[in-house]
Amino acid sequence: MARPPIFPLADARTVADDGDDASFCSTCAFSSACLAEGVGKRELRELHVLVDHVGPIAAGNHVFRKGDPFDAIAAVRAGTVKTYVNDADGHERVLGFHLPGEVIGLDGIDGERYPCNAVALDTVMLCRFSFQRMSSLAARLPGLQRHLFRLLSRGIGTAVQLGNDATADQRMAAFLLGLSQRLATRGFSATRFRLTMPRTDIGSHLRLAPETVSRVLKRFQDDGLVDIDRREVELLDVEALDALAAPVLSR
Amino acid sequence: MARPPIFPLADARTVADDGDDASFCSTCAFSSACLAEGVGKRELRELHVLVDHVGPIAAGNHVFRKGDPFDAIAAVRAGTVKTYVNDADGHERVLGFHLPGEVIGLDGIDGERYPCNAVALDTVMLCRFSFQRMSSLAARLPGLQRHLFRLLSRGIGTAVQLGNDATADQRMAAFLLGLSQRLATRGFSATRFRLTMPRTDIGSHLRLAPETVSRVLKRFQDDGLVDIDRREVELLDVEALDALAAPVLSR
DNA sequence: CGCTTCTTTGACGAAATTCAAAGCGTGTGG
DNA sequence: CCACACGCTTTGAATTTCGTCAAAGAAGCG
Repeated sequence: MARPPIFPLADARTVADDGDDASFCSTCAFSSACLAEGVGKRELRELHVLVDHVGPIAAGNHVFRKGDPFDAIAAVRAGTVKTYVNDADGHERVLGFHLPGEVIGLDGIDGERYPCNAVALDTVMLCRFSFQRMSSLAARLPGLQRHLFRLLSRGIGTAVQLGNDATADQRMAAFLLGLSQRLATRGFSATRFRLTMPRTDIGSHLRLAPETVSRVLKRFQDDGLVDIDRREVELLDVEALDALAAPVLSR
Repeated sequence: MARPPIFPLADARTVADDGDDASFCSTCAFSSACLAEGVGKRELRELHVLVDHVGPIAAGNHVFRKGDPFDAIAAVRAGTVKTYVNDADGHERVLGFHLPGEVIGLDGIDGERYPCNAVALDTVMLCRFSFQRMSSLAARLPGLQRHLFRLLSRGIGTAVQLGNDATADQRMAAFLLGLSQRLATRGFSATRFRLTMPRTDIGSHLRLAPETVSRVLKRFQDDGLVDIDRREVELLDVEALDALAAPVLSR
């Protein structure tokens, strides 16, 4: 499990980009999002030539590790990436689960090193962007610059969300709904999905013991809010979950 | 207490910038930081002409409110700004205390509205930057763009910090040390300083009841870690505090 | 000086962690 | 194909930390 990370491409299996099919990277989230920001299709091609398509990365392999020199950000194309840190006692703290369309590595810009570890939870495909080259391009493409500012700003918002005080039930409800919504945005079912991470990771992410995760999910099940079999989830009563999660979201 | 916010300058007492003294805004954190990023002095002047010097803002007045249209970020020049949100139950949650040299408003870029409230805890002076104009400038000044990316990235990092799991003692130690370090960076004493916020706010920030804040501080005092009189703090045993705070910081 | 706001203190209670142990699935090797 | 081992999950009981409630004390302010 101490294999080297995939970044910085020293040992990566990289799929070269054809560069001539703009829709090829549509799941990168950059293409569509940048179009929405007013980046023209011609300019979009400029962005695509600086993309490395990375993967597949098997579950358990690291994309990057805390302390690695920062040189790129990446959009998840398929699979789930978990970011985490270890505190001084060695306890793992999960910062986030990153689904297709989401971007990882932004927090590494400041310190020029990645401040956390990123590991694949299942088979992962990535689009890797040299940050230096993307910055240069952003200076010429206002839409791209705007998109990057937005992504970073959003990153603050999502990080802030995690700091909330709330009961175990409320945090869990918010977690399930958050997953649901993010999956729905990417075209997956909003009500049936698979938890790609173990209970331990969910707990670490929500500041709960894994036992508590198990108990809360059981109670949700008993109360008819969800149907859970192992890692398969079906949301049965979104209304009730919403009501539970309400205090987590700011007014 | 329902007075209108200072932004967007509708009602603000704004001090016009002379524009001809680059050192005038040295405490904005932008000047020195941007110089470090390779922005030349001539270019720096371009940045200064788009600065509004705002203030003084009296304690209790809002700089902006959640939902206000986002159009500017601001660097604190003097005083302390508290950012906070109210959850669905009306409970206040303090996101941060912003000291001189620190920047507020970055989290508003994404949604085009400020996602939180910002209020002065004491007499506050600000440098206000039109974000639109700063973005345009950033396209021409790579150093400025880099600085903005860094600021945003750092914002993610500090927000992530708050999500930590830790005991009340550990969080409080980390909070005191964090304040100490940030004040020291700005030239203030690292060991003696004033808490500009009530216990309630500290608690809300650290996810603790104000009573717990009081008890923890008392214990720190009894154990000789700090000397606290009302809101005046002296750190007596930084080593011990560091040891306490260790699990909060990622390894 | 009297009000308000903030802070401290104590007693109690609740939510979640910890500890311990038993199920359950999956994959592997005999 | 089955048995076994390993990791993950569930469950129960005891413990602990912190929040809640109540009230008194202190400081600042008009």
